[in-house]
Amino acid sequence: MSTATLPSATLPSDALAQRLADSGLRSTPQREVIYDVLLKKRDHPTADEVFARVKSELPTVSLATVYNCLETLVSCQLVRAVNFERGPTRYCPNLSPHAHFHDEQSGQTHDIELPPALLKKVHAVLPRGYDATSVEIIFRGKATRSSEQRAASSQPTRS
Amino acid sequence: MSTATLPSATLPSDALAQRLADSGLRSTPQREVIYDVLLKKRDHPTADEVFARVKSELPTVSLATVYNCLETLVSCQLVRAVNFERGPTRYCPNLSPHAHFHDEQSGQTHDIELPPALLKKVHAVLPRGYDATSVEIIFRGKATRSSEQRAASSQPTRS
DNA sequence: ATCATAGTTTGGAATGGTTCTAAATAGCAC
DNA sequence: GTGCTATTTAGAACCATTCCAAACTATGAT
Repeated sequence: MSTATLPSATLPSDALAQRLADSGLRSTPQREVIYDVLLKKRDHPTADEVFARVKSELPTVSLATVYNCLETLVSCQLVRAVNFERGPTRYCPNLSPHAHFHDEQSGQTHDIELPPALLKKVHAVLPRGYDATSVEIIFRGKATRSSEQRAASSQPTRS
Repeated sequence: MSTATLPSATLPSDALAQRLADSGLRSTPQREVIYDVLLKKRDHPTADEVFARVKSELPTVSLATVYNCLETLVSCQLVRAVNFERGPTRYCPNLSPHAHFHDEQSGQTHDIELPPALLKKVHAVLPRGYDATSVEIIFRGKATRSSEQRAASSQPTRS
């Protein structure tokens, strides 16, 4: 029903409901809110951070549910899980091929767009016999101008 | 002193003693055995696996020591720590720039040599303001011919 | 050699992120 | 509505890792 056959991949909730349905899963308030939270602030939050953000909307949500839902979203291909070193897993709703830059000063994570051509070259280093389904590229270092400054251009002193 | 000014970077124990000394650290039996264990079987073992291998030589070693020593080796730049997803950290004495291929069938990890030219291209995707000190490239997929077959039929493991 | 001192190792306790479990709840098909 | 299955929940369990305080070891000064 509703928007019918439109390829409405841009409407968060619909996209979610769609993808869930495709996997034979239900759309639930928890899943929707968690996905919205990821879309709203794309700062690669941890499960704990998502938990905190979701609680204001869904006060009785449990941490287990947050883990469950995030895992569900990952398995539906709506969200990517990223791991840095030993730190907690972070979640990111950016689906286009991208690398991650981990700023060691601020702890922040930035998406770095990856041109298809480069991706292809990267894959090309694999010898025969290696069949990769995915690549993860993680930079570590410092961002001399953080993405906030970049975006807002007038940030007061970072802690 | 002793072997004097020879750049004997190829002799495991000496290289170790040297690097440790450079950092003002002592060469200990535990550190030597642990480093040897990493050099002997380059299958990216976890701390637990290293622990098991070291025990046969140094039966009273403790797991904490294994963690300590591995961390020491990493900080001396003799060993690289690699993380896959949420799994335990794995250790690798291959210092040349390389990516990792994580075989999801066997759970094995293979080193993939990275040509400097590619590395440069990868770094080049970083916008101004991003200053990376390291890149980690991790492939995931299946290796149709395992590294054993590969190694048995060609290259010995040592660089 | 002897002692002091700093570097190391050790076992066990503690931590932190994540997963598991069993029971409660909610949504859909009939 | 009734029954069935998916989902959520709270809390326990888990596992890799780190922390801690005590025992040990090497080295340098005497």
